[in-house]
Order: sequence, then structure tokens, then C-alpha cells
Amino acid sequence: MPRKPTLFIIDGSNNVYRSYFAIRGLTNSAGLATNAVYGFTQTLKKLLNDHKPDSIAVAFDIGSSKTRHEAFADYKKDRRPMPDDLSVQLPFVNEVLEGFHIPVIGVEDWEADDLIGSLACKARDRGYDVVIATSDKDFFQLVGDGIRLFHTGREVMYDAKGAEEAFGLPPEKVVEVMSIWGDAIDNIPGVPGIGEKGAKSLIQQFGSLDGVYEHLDQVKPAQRKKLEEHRDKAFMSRDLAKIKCDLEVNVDFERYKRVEPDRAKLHDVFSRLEFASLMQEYLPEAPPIPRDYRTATTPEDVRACATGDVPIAIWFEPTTADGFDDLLAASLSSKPADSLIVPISKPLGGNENMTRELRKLLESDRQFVAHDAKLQIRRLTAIGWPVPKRWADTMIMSYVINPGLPSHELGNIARDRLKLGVQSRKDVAKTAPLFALDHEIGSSSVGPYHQYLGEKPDITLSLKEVLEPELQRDPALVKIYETIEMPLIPVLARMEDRGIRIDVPLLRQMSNTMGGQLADLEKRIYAEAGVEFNINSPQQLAHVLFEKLNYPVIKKTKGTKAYSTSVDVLQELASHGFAVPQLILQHRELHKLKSTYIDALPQLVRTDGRVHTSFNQAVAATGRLSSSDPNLQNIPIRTELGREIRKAFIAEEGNVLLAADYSQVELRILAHITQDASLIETFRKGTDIHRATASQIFNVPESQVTVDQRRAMKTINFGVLYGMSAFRLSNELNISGAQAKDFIEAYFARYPKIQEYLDRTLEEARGTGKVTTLFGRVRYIPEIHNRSFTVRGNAERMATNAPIQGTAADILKLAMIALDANLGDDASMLLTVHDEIVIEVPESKVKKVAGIVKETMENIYPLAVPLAVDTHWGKSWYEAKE
DNA sequence: TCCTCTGTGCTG
DNA sequence: TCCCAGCACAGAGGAC
Repeated sequence: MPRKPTLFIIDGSNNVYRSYFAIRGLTNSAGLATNAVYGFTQTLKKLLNDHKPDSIAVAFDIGSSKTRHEAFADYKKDRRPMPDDLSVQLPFVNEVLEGFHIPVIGVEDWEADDLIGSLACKARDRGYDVVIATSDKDFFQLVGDGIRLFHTGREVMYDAKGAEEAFGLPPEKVVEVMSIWGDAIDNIPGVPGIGEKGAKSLIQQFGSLDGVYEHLDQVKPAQRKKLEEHRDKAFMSRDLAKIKCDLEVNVDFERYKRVEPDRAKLHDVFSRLEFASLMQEYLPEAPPIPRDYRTATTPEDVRACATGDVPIAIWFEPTTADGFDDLLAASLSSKPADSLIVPISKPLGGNENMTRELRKLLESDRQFVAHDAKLQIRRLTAIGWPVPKRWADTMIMSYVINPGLPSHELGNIARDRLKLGVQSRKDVAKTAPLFALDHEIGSSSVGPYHQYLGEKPDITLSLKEVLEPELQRDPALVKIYETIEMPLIPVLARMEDRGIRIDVPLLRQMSNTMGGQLADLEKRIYAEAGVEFNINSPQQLAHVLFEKLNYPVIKKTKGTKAYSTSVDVLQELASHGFAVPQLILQHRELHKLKSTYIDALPQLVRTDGRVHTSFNQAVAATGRLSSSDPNLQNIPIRTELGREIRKAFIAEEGNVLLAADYSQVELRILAHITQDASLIETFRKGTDIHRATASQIFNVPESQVTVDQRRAMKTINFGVLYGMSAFRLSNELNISGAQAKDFIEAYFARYPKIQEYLDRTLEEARGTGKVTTLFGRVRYIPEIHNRSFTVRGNAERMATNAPIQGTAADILKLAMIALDANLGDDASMLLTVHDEIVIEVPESKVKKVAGIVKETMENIYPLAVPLAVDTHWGKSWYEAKE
């Protein structure tokens, strides 16, 4: 027997109200309440997902319910009006429904309940399997053959049996019960003084409201009195509670059939509501276009694809996703909408002749195009294949054009620029198991992997067509692309391939020691607190500290306004003499170091005894590099205990690690950009910058600058780079707000050029929407005109900081490129940490190499002040930092 | 079991 | 309201 089609009827008002009360405090940045529409949307989505209805409609009240008003003057007369912050959301609910292509039904002057009832009965008679989605228990009365109730909120589906279990009485008794119990929400009075329990037991006993009144003599005197007194109300309530099923509704079942949502429309409304995850989910993207990508079977196929001297986009697919092991296949594209897939591994149909042709192609001096060339270079290097010299990289183009994008991955850029969807290997693996890859390539079918492999170079080439002209509109960006970012790619590839040696036994030993100390601390914390709990859970910790031990609350967290348990809070509590916070602080530090570094690093050591980080060239909005898997740019140094971890970063036998770092590079750049005479003078003299500025601000000889004065100036000097407020300064230095303000005013009075720079940069940001580094690298500051003080303030600090931080990044990148050329074969760069470069070099040559490094880095770009580089070396990174 | 969000903390 | 730029851990809770 064929399954009956399902029709879901959603009780619109009920679900909107439920969402409104279930979620509190959700608004968009304009202050518009969005809780109800958000909750409603999530409910709707889940329902569509979980139940995949064949048809669906939403019922809302339209206008007033005349029928019932006429019959019962009291009806809903004192129902509270809809709250304003709910009614403003109704148009958005409508838009969401339109986006999902779900029809809204409502008949003027009819109660939505009756409309739902009548539609449900009619649909049931038509042969539909009807489901009413509501959390209103009144609807239990309709449940029976062909009609079920889905309780949104509880997420439970009730058939007649389930409804009886949940309600305690069968569906046909619901109205009888309600006539006595009433319903405050719908303003059905019932019999005052008798509630759910009483009503249900009366109906249980006598079967119906009529039965109850026929047997009043058998009812307990107290209830009897109430029943006698409110007889009219009871019978009126019965009529009110009865949902009508016989209204003449005009229904068009065709309209209710499910169709695909309008993604663009949903994306638009979600973006106005600022529902980030929903926006992401409903991207207005076109689905991938199946194209007739070809598969090479002979070397001639490969040769034919590579005729002429046009750029050729390439992609190499390794066996392990994100790995650098054996290649399965390559795909090439030299003209739009056309790719050639070349099997490499034998089971896929690869053979020596095709492989030889492919290698020959890589050796040619034509231009190759990739989205993330570094990745392709490393894949080729790993298997000993030739690596092309000339590259274009669409990921880098996108990054140079607008570094502030949340992602420069192929899929995101293709979606933004080409309105094209790109499949990931993971996507394909969902529909086709991995072994299908072997099976499919080499066949002529265009299956999922075929499409996946073909579109990589195809889309990359299309991106180049779009991005290159845009890049060329700004000569400074072309220069950054050609002389900084592209030459850096092979340098970074070599650094990643090389990795850095890790002393695993040392880390194991540290782990054991710390494990013991942590266990000790745990015991003492539990004893002091009088309860065992998870110390690493901020929630549980807050509960113990502020609810069980009743410590004073110092501050709340930013997001959810929970009790904060951050270091400064714990420190303050510890200073009040409480024992537990002091122990927690020690536990925190140890646990952080152990879990993030000491235990994590050994797991990432490869068979060569080294860890190989990734340097991400298209992540940081300012132009900096970032490091991940593992992040080697946040290895501890500020506390002695943390610093110990650097002893595990070691050089090979006979070698040392040489660390070279730019001293005060950002302040020097500030001096150069502002052309402030006294700042420049100080740096030229080579004296301590913080001491010198303190001497100028406090008007004392440098020799008489106190420790506190120097510390204050150091804080201000860095604060200037970040746009620090007087509030922050006063906190940091433990001085009054007025004092902090005076400091800052004195500072700017003494260095007016800095104030000029800040003003000029903000003006540039406001006028052009962007700021630039010394080399012309851009950063867009879209929020510079935002109405919100907070958002705009953030944008302003970004605007003034980005040129400084970005210029430092440009200089470091240039230095890395130059060093790569100057170091020769003896020494190799391993790491870079924003103003530092770590090099591995034979001990016998370290002095000479240190000289080359210092010379290269200091002279990489002439500024109005000298660039100063400090070098240190030793067997470990610990020893290489003084 | 995996993913996302939150709180926290490490670096320059 | 309150300092720029990153990455990663653990817990918590929901999705699959």
C-alpha cells in the first residue's frame, strides 16, 4: 500500500509566542528584537528536516474573531495585547515563510484554531496523513485516525494513544476536561477553583460535562458548590474549547506542496536579522555546474592539454586528504570550463608514460596557476617531482586585494566572485565512499569525484580571470603581490618542510612532573572547597566559588554575563586571603602549559623527530603570517615555568638555533611614519626608548628616570600603537583615571606628530574606507562609520594600528625572502614569530651567519630610523633567547 | 561521535 | 564601553 502523503499544519501564533518566551534577549545590532523569528525559524527548519513533509502550511489569525465575539462578549476581552517587541517581528516571520515557499493561511475573522481544525479534517478526508504542529494542548481533541499532533518544543509526535497517555484521557474527552479546567491563555474560564487534576478526575468518573452535572449529588461538597455556582461558565467554556472542524474552507492542496526554498531571499532576510549561522547555511550560491571534464588515458592527452604558452591551472590530489603522501591524480585546466584529469596511481589507471609527460610539463617554464601554490609545491616536493618556478596564486591575489575577508579558501572565493559552488573532498565522500575514487577515475563517467577533481583547476583559472585585473588596478598591490607575497611562497614551503626538532623525552619528563603537581593541587582544592568538581569547567568553578563558597562577585563575562573566573578575578579573590583561588591559579597555569604544549607537541612530531607547522599566508587581516597545526607563534616565554618549554625546541647534533629579532620594530615604524623628530632622534642615538620618552615627558635627565616612570612610558608607548584608552591605562598602571588622562595628554603634547598621524589615518579611513601600510598594502575598515560607539571605536583602533602592524609584517617578509637568498646551504630558516626569525645553523658557522642575518635584516628597507636586530643562539630555543 | 560556541590564555 | 593581531584548549550542549 502506498504511504499516505503528509500535510503539516503549523499553528503560527502558538509557535511564534513559544519562541518569543523561550529565547530571551536576542537582538540585532540595530536593537531590533529577533528572538521570536529566530526560534520560529529554527523550529520550522528542524521540522522540515526531521519530518520531510510532503505538504505544509502555516495558519495565523487574521483580524478579530467575530464569530466568537458575538457569541461570548467576554471572549478574549482581556487577553493581553501582543508585546511590541513581538509584533515588530511578524513581518520577518512572513518573509522567512516566503523564503521557504510555505503558504500562510488565514481567513478574516476566523479563529486560527478553527481554521486549523477544519483544514485538518478536510485534508484527512482527502487521504492526507495530517500533523498539527503546536504546543497547545487543546489540539489533542482532534487527534485520531489520520490526524496527529506534533508538540513543538517537546519535539514529540502524538497519535491517539500517545495523546491519551500524555493527557490522561482520550482525545474525545479533552473538550469536556477543558470546560471545567479552562485555559488561561485562550481566556476560557472553566470552573474557577477547579484545576487540571479536579477536572480530569471528574470527567474520568462521569464521562462528560453533562454527566458531571447529572451526578452532582455524588460530587464532593466543595467542588459541587463551585460547579453549581459556575454552571453557565462551564457550558460556555465547553463551546469555546471545542475546535470547529466544519467551516467551509477554500483549500488548494496544490499550494501546500513542498518546494525548494528561495535561498537568496532567505539569505537576505537572515542577513538583515544578523543570523550568522543561518546566513552561512542559506548562501545564495549556484550549485556546482556539472561539466564534461575529460580523463587522460595516454601521454598524448596530457601533451594536447598543454599546447601553447598559456597559463595552466593545476591540482594534485594526494591519497590522504590534506596529506603529502602518494598522489592519486592530477587535474589540469588551460581554458575555461575544461579540465583534464590525469590518473597517477596505478589502480586508477595511471601509468609511467603519462606520469613522465606530466613531469615534463612541470619542468617547462610556463606559468602555473594554483589556489594555494604552497600546498601544491609541498605535495610535489614530498614525492620528489619537479616543482615549477613560475606561479600565479589566486588565494594570494584575493588576500592582497582584500585581506580582511573571513576566508580566502577556494570555495568561499569562488562563491563570492563567481557565484559558483565548490565541492570539498569531504562533501563528495558523504555521497560516495572513498574507494569510489579508484573505481571512477579512468572511467568515462562524470561521477562525484570526477567533478570534484575537474573543478579545482577549472575554477582556479576562472578566478584568475576575475582577480588579476582587479589586482592590476592598484600598482602598489601588484608590487606587494609580485615582490613580497609570491617570492615568499617557496621560502615558507621550505620552512614547513624542514620543521623544527623536538626533544620528546624532555617533554614526557615535564609532563610527568606536572601531572603529579596537578594531582596534588586538585586534592588540596577539593579539600579547601569541600566538594569535588571539574576545575577546568568555568561553569562548575563559578558555581563553587560564587554560589557555594559565596565569594564576592568581581565581574561578569562579556557574552553570557556569567560569573567570570578569569585570572584577574582569581587574583583579586586571592588577595582577599581566600585559599581556593590561589590554588586554582596555580592549577590553571600548570594545566594550560601541560595540555596546550607539553602533551600536545609530542603527538605532532613526525618520523623525522620534528614538528612541521603551517604558515598561513592568507589569514591575518593586517598582512602578518599566522601559524597553525601546531601554532608555533605562541610558545610561552613570559613566565619562567612556561619558558622552560622552549628547552624542548632543539637543533640537530652539531647545530644551534639562532634567533634574530627586530628590536622595537613597531615603534620605529611609528617614528618613521610620523617623522617625529624627537622619536627619530632617540632611535638614532640608540638609547632605551621607554627611558628616553619618560625623561622627555617627566622632564628629568634619563639617568634619573624612576622604575615606575619608565614602566608607565612603556605602557603608553605600546598603548599608542593599539589605541589604548585612559581607562585601560589607569587600570594597567593602577593610577587614577584623571592621572592617566594627564599622562596621555602630556604624551601627545610632547609628540604632536603622533597625534597628527592618528588624525590623518582616521580621516583617510573615513574618506576612503581603507588604510594602507608603508608599502601600500590595504586594509578595509567598513565599520568606521558605524553608529554604535563600541563598533566604531573598534574600527578606529584597527585603522590606526593596521598600518603599523602591517608595515612591520611587510618588512619581516622582505627580510625572510632576502635571508633565504643570502644564507646559502649552511643555514636554514625554521620559524618566524612576527618580529623574530629562527634559523638552524652548524655551530661552527653561527657567528658568521649571525652577522649575515643581522646585516640583511637591518638593511632590508631604509627608514628614517635604524632597524636594530638582536641575535642569540644556543642548543635550544630557550638558550637562543637571552 | 562530531561540530559549534564560550571562556580562557598563550604569543608578538 | 574600554587594546591590535592570531590559535588552541576544555567544557557544554546540540546535531547526526
